[in-house]
Amino acid sequence: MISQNEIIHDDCIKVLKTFSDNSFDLIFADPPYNLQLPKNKKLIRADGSEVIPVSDSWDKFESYEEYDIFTENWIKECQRILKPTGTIWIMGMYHNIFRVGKIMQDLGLWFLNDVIWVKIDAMPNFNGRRFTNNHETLIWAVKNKNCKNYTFNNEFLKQMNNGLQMKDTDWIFKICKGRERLKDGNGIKAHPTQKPLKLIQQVLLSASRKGDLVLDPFMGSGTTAIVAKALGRNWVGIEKEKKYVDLANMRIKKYTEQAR
Amino acid sequence: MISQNEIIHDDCIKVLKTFSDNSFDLIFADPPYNLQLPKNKKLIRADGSEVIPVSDSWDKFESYEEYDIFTENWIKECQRILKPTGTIWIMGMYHNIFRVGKIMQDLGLWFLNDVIWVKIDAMPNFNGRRFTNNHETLIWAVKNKNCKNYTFNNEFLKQMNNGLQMKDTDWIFKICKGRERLKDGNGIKAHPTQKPLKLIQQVLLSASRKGDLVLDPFMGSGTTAIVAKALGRNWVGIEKEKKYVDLANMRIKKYTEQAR
DNA sequence: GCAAGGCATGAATCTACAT
DNA sequence: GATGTAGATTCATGCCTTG
Repeated sequence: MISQNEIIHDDCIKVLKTFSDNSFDLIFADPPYNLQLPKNKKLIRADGSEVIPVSDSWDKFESYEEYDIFTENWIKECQRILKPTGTIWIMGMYHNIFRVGKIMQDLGLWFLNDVIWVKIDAMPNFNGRRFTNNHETLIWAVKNKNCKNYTFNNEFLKQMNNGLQMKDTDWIFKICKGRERLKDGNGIKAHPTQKPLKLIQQVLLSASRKGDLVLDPFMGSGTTAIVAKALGRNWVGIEKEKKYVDLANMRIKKYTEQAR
Repeated sequence: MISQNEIIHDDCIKVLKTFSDNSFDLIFADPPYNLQLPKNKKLIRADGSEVIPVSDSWDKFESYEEYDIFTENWIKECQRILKPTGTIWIMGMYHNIFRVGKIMQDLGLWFLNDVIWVKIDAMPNFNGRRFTNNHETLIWAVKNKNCKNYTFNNEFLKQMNNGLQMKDTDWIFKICKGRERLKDGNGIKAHPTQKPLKLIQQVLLSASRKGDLVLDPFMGSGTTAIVAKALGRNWVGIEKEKKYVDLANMRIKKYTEQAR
């Protein structure tokens, strides 16, 4: 029996392995994506010469291979513990989402959509050498190709969208700023990638029901827990870093007191 | 010497191998998406009419592996023949773009943006079991991590965008329908996936200059050639299917006559 | 000639259930 | 699993016909 509505403070993959097959109705994951160039790949100049990295910090960076192994391991476990009627959502940006998506497909997860979170208030690109990064991608998938009767609250979504079917590009939300953004004692953001409540809310409203069990393997600041609680879903969170476990627990406690 | 402003009728990879290193200023590619349509299932509209799917043989692959091998081979050649100051654009949807993206990264191509073409007029999801597919993704990349002085017409783009820096989500264009869409003798679409002129125009205006040499390895209906010609870029197209070579040549000829 | 309304159509991994 | 069948489901646009 999985103990619900708690954050488990431990390594993600280790914890996932303890859960039974087909246990969760919805999995929402916002995995890390601190990627750099792979160590083992050579960088070749136009004239054919090899680029030798100058910095010693080179080796400190993760390689693509390491990232892929980590990614495959945690997603494989998520696939195993996802109910056939459940769905999994995985978020990312261009640094990592393509690797994540291919690994998902290779594991047999079956894509329903790739949803674009269009950000409001995103930071501009200062040096004017690229387009402003103004979105993140959410891949929405079922356990395998044959899973058909997954939860999708079409009627509800239509009502929320002036009677029209919602599109994969209709996800327009502000980034998490201002009062919603958690700060530490010095007024600095307490978590680097805190997600807006409305984004997670849209996920749970789209693809879960009251009483469903929701898993977030990378709990971070606890946004998924807050939203799940508010919407009457049960939840389980996993978080490796003690300081974020504490942060999220504080936040959940505060929310619970306010909600009384 | 590459013979310019012509379509080469042959296998893509075979032709790419004949080009010299560092030859092209911009490569735009709209490769097969490997759509996996349900077997023997028809998609019927409420009025009884049938949706004509993309069922051409060029989009059929035996497996993900086969698709990956094909993909790696043509992208590897494109990387080789791309100038260090050039950029490559590759389009796709959720069926294929994640595989394409991972393969690009593994080859050492360095991402600048993933741009979202938000479609106007896309087909709804008939069964109400998913979100409407309303976008395609364009990955924009340089030859490798060290390529810095690639062409990006930031000032021009800002002028086109009311003085604001253009975002990766500002690409909102109609799909290719109506008069722009090429038809065969029976009034049926002549190419299953003809792209809108304005989309390709945006690509060339963003990342190329007059006189640049542009390559499209999957020429199809010839949209890239038309736009390149209109904008004063030189171009090379590759197309495997004779009927599309003829279609595109007809279109280019007609355009040239009109432009006189 | 003009306005109103009908009709065609778009890269689609578009269902649920019984046998 | 694979196959067959009943049944539920969808939106904007542009072109063309009709009045």
